[in-house]
Amino acid sequence: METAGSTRMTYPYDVFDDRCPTRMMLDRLADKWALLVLDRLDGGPVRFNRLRRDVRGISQKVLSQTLKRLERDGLVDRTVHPTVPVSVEYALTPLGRTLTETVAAFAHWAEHNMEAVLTAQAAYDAAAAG
Amino acid sequence: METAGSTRMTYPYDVFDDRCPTRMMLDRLADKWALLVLDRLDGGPVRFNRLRRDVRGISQKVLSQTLKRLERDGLVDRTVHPTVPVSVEYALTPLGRTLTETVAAFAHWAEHNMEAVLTAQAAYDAAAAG
DNA sequence: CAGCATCCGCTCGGATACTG
DNA sequence: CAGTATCCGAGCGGATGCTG
Repeated sequence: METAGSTRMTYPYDVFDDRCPTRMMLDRLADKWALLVLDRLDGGPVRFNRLRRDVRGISQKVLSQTLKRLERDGLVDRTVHPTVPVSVEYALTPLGRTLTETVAAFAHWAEHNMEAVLTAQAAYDAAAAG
Repeated sequence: METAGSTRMTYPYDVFDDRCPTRMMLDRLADKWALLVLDRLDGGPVRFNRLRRDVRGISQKVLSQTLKRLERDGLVDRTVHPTVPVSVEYALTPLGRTLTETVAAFAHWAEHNMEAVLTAQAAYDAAAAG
């Protein structure tokens, strides 16, 4: 409970305020790749190339960037195993684990309501055309 | 019903497959502005300029685009009131309402765990610098 | 009030090549 | 295997001006 350094008092965080740090956080989480990686890590530690293969469509560069950001944010833990060749495991931190339930909820929502969305899109497009 | 790990093969849809429609859906939802708009609409119907003011930092163009996409996806309903001048209300559809709980969970997570994230970032940066 | 049209900078992200 | 480095095209999104 240090008061020195970054003195942010019991200041009410608000995502609707564009100057609030939570807005930046939302920007980070509102990322397709980050969500997929977090969701994939929910099953347990995963190695880099395995992650690359499982999250289909992600490039090596973007996966690397995404993991680095998640690690910096304290959501993901990076462990290097000194084997030959080196293997690196990525896992959720306790903090990251507090988030995956919400992330999974998103993925499940998409999977469960895809039909309804596709139907709505078709209806919208038909109305616009006719 | 596999025993090891969490399996999710109940539905044909799979967000990890880049050719699956849900991937497109995730891409839509994984948008800062869309999430904020949906969260704001959770309180009830809101007019355009009110939305523009409340979701701080959003531009008129982006708000317009976002609302149109959400409407097309069947998540938001657009109602024009023939007053002078015209007023337009945006509200969640029943489908959209099934999503807001998850969206709100995201916002709340950010607001509750911001301190931890900022601390993690500071530690990461300090380690990188030293 | 609630938009659309246009210009354009800037970042995201894909492709490719190389390293420990 | 697990990355880093670089190039570069596409598009997101901000600023501005105009309309019913």
